[in-house]
Amino acid sequence: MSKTSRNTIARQKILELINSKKTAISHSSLQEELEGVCDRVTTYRVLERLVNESLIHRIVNVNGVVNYAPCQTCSHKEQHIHQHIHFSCISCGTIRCITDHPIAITLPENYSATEYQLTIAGTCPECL
Amino acid sequence: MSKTSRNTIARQKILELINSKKTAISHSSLQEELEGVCDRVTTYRVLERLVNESLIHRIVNVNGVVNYAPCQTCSHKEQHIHQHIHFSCISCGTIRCITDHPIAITLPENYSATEYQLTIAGTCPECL
DNA sequence: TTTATATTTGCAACAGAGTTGCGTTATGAG
DNA sequence: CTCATAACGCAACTCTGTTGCAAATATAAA
Repeated sequence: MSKTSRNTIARQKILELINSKKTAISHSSLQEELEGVCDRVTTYRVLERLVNESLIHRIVNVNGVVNYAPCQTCSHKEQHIHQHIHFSCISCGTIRCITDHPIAITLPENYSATEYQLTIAGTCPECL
Repeated sequence: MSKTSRNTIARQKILELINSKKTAISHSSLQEELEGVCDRVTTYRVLERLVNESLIHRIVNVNGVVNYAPCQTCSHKEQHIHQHIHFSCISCGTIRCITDHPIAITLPENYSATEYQLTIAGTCPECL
């Protein structure tokens, strides 16, 4: 039996903020926008919880910076594997999920995949 | 005109070490194996140089940790885009380039790609 | 509504990765 | 061999993320 997740103010605001964005957001940007709602450590812990509950997902950018985006297309019950592309614009800095585009990736024999990080950097349509 | 790159002892040893590995290696592991050859800052700077010269490439793991691997299949002259999968084994910790396997990724209209980070975590054949 | 308890929080301190400035060393072109 | 400058070592710093612990609080049960 897993422990119950409590609906605290910090949790509400953080989830609200992430869901209100069209693009992914980093911990530090999030912290700025929270403006004293909670400590930065709390933000880290809330983000961890939300990821575990499959309400948001982590995106590791090409430079290694972690960003967070809401889960839209994925089922929140089962495996929860994010097999879609993340596009990181080097001009405007935004990171966007490309969920409506097909990708075909197959691994060689006897490789078993549990997590995908498919990030592509370049220039987005707005900046081209 | 670009400035000339000098063939220093640190550079030699670092490139040698990376080329001798079948799997990617992190800065810290590299530093351990160098055993006093050079300062850790120098290692960072040499790695940056080698990446710019397209002799090695950076792999960002699913957890955000940066690793380095030799460039094999890519031409060292032109664009130097690494459009291949990196597999990170959650059991033995090794990171390997899957260069001999086809992948099909297309972006939507008006997206221009300059850098790929396609990392998949899971269990490798040796650990399965 | 009140109480009990386990979750969550804030704070302080820490750990690891990576960067910068600067004075010194040493590579390699002439 | 000489010399300009690339590369180095060291110290100090920034940024991201983590941990331990006591205090606060959300939620389920009384």
